[in-house]
Amino acid sequence: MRSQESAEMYLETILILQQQKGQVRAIDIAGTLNFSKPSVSNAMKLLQTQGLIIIDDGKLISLTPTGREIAEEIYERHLLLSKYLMRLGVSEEVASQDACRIEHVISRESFQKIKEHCEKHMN
Amino acid sequence: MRSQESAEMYLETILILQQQKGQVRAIDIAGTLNFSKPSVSNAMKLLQTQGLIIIDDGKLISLTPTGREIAEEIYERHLLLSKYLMRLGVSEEVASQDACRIEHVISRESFQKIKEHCEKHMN
DNA sequence: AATAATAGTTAGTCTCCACTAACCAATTTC
DNA sequence: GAAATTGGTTAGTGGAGACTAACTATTATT
Repeated sequence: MRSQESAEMYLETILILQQQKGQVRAIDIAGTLNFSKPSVSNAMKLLQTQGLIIIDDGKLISLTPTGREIAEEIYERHLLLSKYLMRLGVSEEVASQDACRIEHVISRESFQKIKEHCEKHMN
Repeated sequence: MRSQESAEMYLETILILQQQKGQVRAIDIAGTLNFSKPSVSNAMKLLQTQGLIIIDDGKLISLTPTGREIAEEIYERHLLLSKYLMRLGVSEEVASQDACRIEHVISRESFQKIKEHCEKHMN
């Protein structure tokens, strides 16, 4: 039951917004990702039925434990990958962009090895 | 006119098959990528109209200069990324798999920096 | 209270890119 | 030379995942 790339992106965005603003609604996600309201609305419906988020009566969105787990894994990848690229001399903007794409497709094994490499050589 | 990920994969596969067997036909591509014949047939039609491949009378497929350029860029990424991951301790299979995915989404800038890093530290 | 603005949903569309079923054409094989 | 195999194409389908247009519901403004 591997979660899709787009689901991962939504979950990660929810996590970041939650940290930044305390609460999250669909419109914030749309703004952040530059998606239309209906796109987000549909995605949220799906994530809810998958048990990855909860939408309360006031339409505030929060992560379930499972959803949070996925979001945090992806976010950790994002942070480490972009930091790694930046240390190689990649500009912040491009590093972040690339991290955004790579974080969804890299295997656990490869990420783990890159992480270990960073811990050994980049502190 | 950025070429799609799937186009890149086809072009790369054609390049590899060309090197391995000298000639390439649609059925070989289908076998390599585990796609159905019609999928490949459609893709080839498209690549041809985009001027990236040529299909001769005997249905042999070859890359145009533009197509070859793209194929080689992607293949270079594949080789370097998988080599890099393997040197970090990732298994050959996973490294190749991950390279396959990352090669299509990484920016030129980031790839260049990784390449420089490898040249400096991994020989 | 009437109106405007904000947030969300519904319904329908579009593109990408794979698929199956069925057919065609050219070789091989018996 | 009939039949089978091999390779390719045509036509139609399906899922992901974005979009617009138009609607609803709630809150703020005057």
